[in-house]
Amino acid sequence: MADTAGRLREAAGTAFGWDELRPAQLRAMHEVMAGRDTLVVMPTGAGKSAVYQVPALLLDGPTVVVSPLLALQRDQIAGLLEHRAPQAVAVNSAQSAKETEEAWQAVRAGDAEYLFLSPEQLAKDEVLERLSRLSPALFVVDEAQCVSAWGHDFRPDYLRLAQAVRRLGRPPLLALTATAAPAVRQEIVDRLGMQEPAVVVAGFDRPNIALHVVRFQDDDDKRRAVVERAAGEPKPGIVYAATRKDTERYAEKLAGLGLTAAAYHAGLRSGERSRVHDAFLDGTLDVVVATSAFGMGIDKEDVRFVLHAAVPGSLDAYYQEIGRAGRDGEPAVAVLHYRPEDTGMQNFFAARTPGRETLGKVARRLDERQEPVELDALRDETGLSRNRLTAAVNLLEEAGAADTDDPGALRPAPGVSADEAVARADEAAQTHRRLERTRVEMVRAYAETTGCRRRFLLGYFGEPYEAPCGNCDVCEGAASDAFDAAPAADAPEAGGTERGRAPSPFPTGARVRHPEWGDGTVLSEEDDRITVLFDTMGYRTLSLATVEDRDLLSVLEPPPG
DNA sequence: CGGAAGTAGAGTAATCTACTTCCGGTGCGTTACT
Repeated sequence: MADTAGRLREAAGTAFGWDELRPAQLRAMHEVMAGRDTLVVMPTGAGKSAVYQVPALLLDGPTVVVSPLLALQRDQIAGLLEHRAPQAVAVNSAQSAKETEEAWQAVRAGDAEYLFLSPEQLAKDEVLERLSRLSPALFVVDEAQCVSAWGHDFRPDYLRLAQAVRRLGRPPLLALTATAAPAVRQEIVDRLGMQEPAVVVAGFDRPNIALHVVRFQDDDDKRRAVVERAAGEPKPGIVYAATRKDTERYAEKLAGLGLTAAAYHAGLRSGERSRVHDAFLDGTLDVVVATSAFGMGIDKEDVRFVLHAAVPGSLDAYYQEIGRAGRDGEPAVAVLHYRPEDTGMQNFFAARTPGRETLGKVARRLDERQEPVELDALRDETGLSRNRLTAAVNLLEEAGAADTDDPGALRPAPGVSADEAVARADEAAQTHRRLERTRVEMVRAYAETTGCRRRFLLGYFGEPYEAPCGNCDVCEGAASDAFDAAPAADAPEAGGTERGRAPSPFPTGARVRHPEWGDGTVLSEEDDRITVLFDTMGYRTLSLATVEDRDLLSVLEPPPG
């Protein structure tokens, strides 16, 4: 053990020039060195990448790194190049066939230690075959929240990584993410097929980010407030809007006020995107107004505000986005401009899973064929797009109506008719949609909470927090109310009731059972209610009075630790 | 689900209203064409 620590420290020093490794980094590296599957949840800037970069030097065989964006892969490779670390290469569609061959050759010869790939690459037989011959020593999934956020519809190959890993001879897995609530962590573990993983979670709280929510009835009022706020706050900052059109409208408005502002979204030409990206990083832009396309890989220290002109689709996305503020530790502010109607669009997005018709096409075709089918062939035969087909196949597999054999061909589950397969897969799709909707409801609950916002957010991420934080609009309001009311000698000080409370019968993190909704995990406790994530029903907020009256919840397990 | 844009009807002037339709976010890879 001590020997491993010594070797890790030495490798970190010689190859990267890092004199010290933080305890959480070291803990995670130990698990990786021991060959254990490991999930690391660590804020950006805490040295997450080091957790694979250093052990890779000591392990016998190349390290495969799955990364969602080609731009991120380039950044990572460039970063490694700056050190005296071994070579890093990538295989993807943005490079020439010659470059790709050279990359494979470098890994084969042992010159390159790190190989970066998108999940889509790992869906290709040829890539898997070449890779398995190289016997990778470690399989890393960077930005692992993508498994949960994108795997169900947008980039369904994320849900097929477990099969890729199996076909590579099941090297140890390491999943890295900055933001993941307990439910998302569990989903990452399940979907990647991690076995008895070690979980290393660093603290979530970012006390220097002030948390504010401003509520609006009228859309025009809200728009005006967003512009005024962006104009008034210290720069630089980011404004997140829900649509591409809105990013351009806001950017134009801000430019009209004399600010240097630019819109950023996926509809821009790539040249324009990188221009905005670079200008923001080198400080020549005051404000970027963006859709959710902006941010992954942005590591800028001095972002002073992150405003949301509309609600995001989940608190996971929200926390990730506001986490781009105040990385230097100086005061920063996150303001959610909340209109209940704005959740409509997020609910619309949440409903995008394959329907019965698509599932039926795939299930019937599968049923007609008597032998295992490759996905490529199935795509030609059903006429479905690659993504839709893959998403449908994922659902059929999840529902136990089909499975993939080791050469990578799909076959129907024995004894399951096509109709039965569709019914089961559709059920799985509905469960997923329900869960996505409850995620949107959690954003609503955050916006409407009457308690400390930080406590609510951290509770959602499974981190108990003693309110009040003193740095959110609710806590500040409570403090000024107490002041306004000219406290009498016997008045409790602000927050006094919180601290003096009796311990809840349903503490955060406890496993509970509800007669109708089944088993779940307590996510947060407020004064008079608790929020529970039920395994199949999603998030629910329950009044403590009702729960106690009707004896609705029983505790199955106390919180861990 | 909500908002924007488009259409039809009313009814006689160029607009108003009521209704319908369509759109909305994330990126990889492949391919056809300069």
